[in-house]
Amino acid sequence: MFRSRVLSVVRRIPAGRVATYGDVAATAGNARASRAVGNIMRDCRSHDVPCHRVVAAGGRLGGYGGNLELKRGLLRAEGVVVIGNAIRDFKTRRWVRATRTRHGDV
DNA sequence: CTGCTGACTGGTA
DNA sequence: GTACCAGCCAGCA
Repeated sequence: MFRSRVLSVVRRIPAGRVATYGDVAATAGNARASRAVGNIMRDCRSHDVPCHRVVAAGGRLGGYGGNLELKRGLLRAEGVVVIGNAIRDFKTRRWVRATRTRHGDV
């Protein structure tokens, strides 16, 4: 199920790092399912999945069920510099699947 | 099966 | 920079 796969991907996002819905969708199997991913995230209230580490493209926070400030706080707490509704150095903060990166992703 | 929804994305104005 | 539009996808009624 796409949903389970998405949750797995999000779960693999290391703290202090963020991934876009598109990246998650791509890792899940469909790079175009970014929208569906967001839809799934909406239903993901489990703390097993750091949905707050999932952001929109361009480094924008995206949304968080209305508690966007909470998402911002969590990200900042993990070391992510958030400015307004965007992430500072997003390109360097962006996490991309570490399926085969046993070198340690920076 | 058809239609609607939405934490998306990229493009255009 | 912001605002609007069209495309694309999974989930649900």
